[in-house]
Amino acid sequence: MTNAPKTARERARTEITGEILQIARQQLTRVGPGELSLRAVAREVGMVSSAVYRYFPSRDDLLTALLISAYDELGAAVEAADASVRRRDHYARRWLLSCRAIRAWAVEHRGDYALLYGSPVPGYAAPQSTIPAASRVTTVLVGIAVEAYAGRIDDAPWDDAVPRKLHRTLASARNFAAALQGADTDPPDELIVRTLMAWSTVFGTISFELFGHLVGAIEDHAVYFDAVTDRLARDLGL
Amino acid sequence: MTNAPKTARERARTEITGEILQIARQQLTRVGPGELSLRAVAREVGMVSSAVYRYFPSRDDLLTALLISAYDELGAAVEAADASVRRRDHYARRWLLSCRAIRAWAVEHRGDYALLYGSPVPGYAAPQSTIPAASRVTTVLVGIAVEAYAGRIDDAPWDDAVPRKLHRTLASARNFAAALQGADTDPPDELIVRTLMAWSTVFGTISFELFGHLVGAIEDHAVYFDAVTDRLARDLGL
DNA sequence: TGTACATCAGTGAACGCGCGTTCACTGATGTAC
DNA sequence: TGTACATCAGTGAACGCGCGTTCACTGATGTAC
Repeated sequence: MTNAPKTARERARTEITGEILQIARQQLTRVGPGELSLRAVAREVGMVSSAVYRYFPSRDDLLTALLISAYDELGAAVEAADASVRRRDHYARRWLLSCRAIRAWAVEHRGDYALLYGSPVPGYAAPQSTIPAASRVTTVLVGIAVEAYAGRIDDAPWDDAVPRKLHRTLASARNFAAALQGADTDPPDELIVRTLMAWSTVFGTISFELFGHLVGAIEDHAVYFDAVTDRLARDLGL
Repeated sequence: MTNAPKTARERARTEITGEILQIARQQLTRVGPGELSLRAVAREVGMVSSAVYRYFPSRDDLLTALLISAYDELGAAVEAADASVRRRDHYARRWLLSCRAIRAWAVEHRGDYALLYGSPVPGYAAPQSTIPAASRVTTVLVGIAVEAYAGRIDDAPWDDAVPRKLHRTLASARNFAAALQGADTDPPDELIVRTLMAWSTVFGTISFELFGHLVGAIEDHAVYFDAVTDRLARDLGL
């Protein structure tokens, strides 16, 4: 949007805005988003609580900025992981590294992860402005599946006989995938369902790990997670 | 545990305990578990806030009771759905109905679902006493997969060549499944992984729906959910 | 380059609020004789 | 069946606390001439 800041004031402003966000995100490790306290953040930044209102007009705006900032960080990490694979047609490898990047970020930023993918904050509805940042991860994952399909369109394993009701309810998802593919024909419904499933499984597995539902079932979460993504890649025909 | 209450006092006690729990669970629809307020619950029950301490020694104990009560309700619903299938060898049908029961309960009890499967409450660690209630759903789902395997052990599609690391990390899960199966041989690792995955996918899908991550992607959540469980059943060899 | 004014970051006090938990109490219910 | 005492549910006041937000203010930074 705006270019590099010029005046000292502007430089200070962006710096302190970032500092507030950073400390707020630290607090989210110790406290749920619903209990996030403006006063506590201000205290830790070293300013009086009312001063925060110079940067965020309300607690909800701070929450929105936090969402965007966290989504963007996660999105960037996953994009980097995907891009790190040299040969673009190594779909399974791209999938594995991207999924690992999601989990690594989640484990490193539990508070942020809970903010993004845990229970919604009661009384707070995320505004439209969070959508672009939120879509970045999805775009990478769906992109891999769809590119792989486009690359092997001849011997794709997808039987496209899907009930009409299901076909209809997938419309938006299909459009999203088609836009990423850039081909003339829509990606098959079966691929769409399988991609949505894989996406849900990745986040379901991470949520189960971080929210404590695998305690007493799985020892080494990294090993198990790799096994999961591996099978998902196979299910997606990567 | 204890039998039917006798004295008027005892009857009143269990009744009011239930009322407190019920109203607390209602509150969880409007407010996250971290913000659950003892005083607000007391107000709605129609008693003074300190009176609640006759029933629950602290807010955390109330939370624990809520967890158990919700887990038990969900568990009972899923057990009933599974039991409603007459022919015990209709594994795919049992799976579908059980999964539907989970989703139906979750949609009907969003607050409770977020309590059980959403972000953990910061500063609160669920005690051991919640485990039996929490295990009921898992027991049903794993039970179906494992019984199906035991019934078709000859032509089971499971290739058991799994890396040693993975084999080791699945130990507890394998024991859990083996106990349900009641056979001499352990269930194969591939079945264990696939069952854990399916379990995570079911809850991942429901969480995505209820926490707003499928907005703009899926229209009819029930139709989509059925499609997911259908494919999971196939993946499990049901 | 120097001055006059405008902008804006941060202060500190104040508002009204709801929270969890404690405590001494009242009065109803239950129990032992 | 009747009485004396013990148990316990519920009251109401009080504790110390942290919260989000507002407001008039001070003093530093930026801008126009």
